[in-house]
Amino acid sequence: MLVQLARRWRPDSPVPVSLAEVAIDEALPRAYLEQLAIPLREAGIVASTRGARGGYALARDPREITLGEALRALEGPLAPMICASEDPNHVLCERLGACSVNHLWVMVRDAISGVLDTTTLAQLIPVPHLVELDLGDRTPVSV
Amino acid sequence: MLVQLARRWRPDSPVPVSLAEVAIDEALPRAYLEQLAIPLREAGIVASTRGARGGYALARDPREITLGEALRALEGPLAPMICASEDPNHVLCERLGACSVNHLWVMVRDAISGVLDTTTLAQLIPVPHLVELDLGDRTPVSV
DNA sequence: GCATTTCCGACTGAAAAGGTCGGAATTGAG
DNA sequence: CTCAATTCCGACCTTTTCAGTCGGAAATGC
Repeated sequence: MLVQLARRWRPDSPVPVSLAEVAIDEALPRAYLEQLAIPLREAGIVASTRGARGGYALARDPREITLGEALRALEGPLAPMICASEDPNHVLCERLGACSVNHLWVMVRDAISGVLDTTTLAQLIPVPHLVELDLGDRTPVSV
Repeated sequence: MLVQLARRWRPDSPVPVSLAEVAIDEALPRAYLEQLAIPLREAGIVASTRGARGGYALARDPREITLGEALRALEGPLAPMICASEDPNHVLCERLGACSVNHLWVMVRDAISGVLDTTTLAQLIPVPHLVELDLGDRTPVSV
């Protein structure tokens, strides 16, 4: 869904896209997308316009939205194991002192967030080999 | 459990440790450890001795057992998402052609296995500040 | 022979992931 | 003003996964 929005993103006019549309493009149930959209809006990743002709659009340039940010909005703090959550308040494992494995999970977690926090939405939008921009009757331009 | 076995590991005489013992040390149910032990044995990570006074011991030097290996034995091929499994036969997502997110998961997966495959069991066993080897009445040796 | 221990398959219970439903509130267009 | 499109929201449901249990058979040292 974010990929869809990113693809349709334009720096100037933020035309909202309805979830009904995205649902068709992505072959996913609309009701499900709704559920995802809400935390994304709360996190300031997408902006919503209510009512007829409304919908969602990215709130910012896709080059400034990392996938780590999006995932955290959708699924909470990254944590490969409960005992290695990013959330500093959530240290639930009472074994911690004796547990020598925790350190490993922290390293795994950091490896994951390393990738996620350096990849932006923009990097995910597929670049066509031959760009045929919808700009009238010009001939296709190879890029 | 592997940490326990690694800690007790000796290069020469592989004294087996019963799961009952490990269960106590680790405050985990014995029946559960049994379930873990079997795939570890099949993967050649631990060796078992049946019967009275039997038990498990590491099959190899803990410096040669990576955690990636152990985890794969326990949980199957690493895969942060179904569509990014290490198992080349398991490409289940029919969207793949259209899916630009798969590539991301592959990167995440590789980041994870990077950590896991370069960390060995030996690196997890806690090193006491002051080593008091059980070698009779010598004085403690600082290391 | 007996206590100890691995071996193994089937089973269970709780939690999470993924998805559904129904309806209220908002708003552009005719 | 009304209507259709759309977000918003909370409660619900279903399937799978995870973590652990159980009961008993087969080895093996003492």
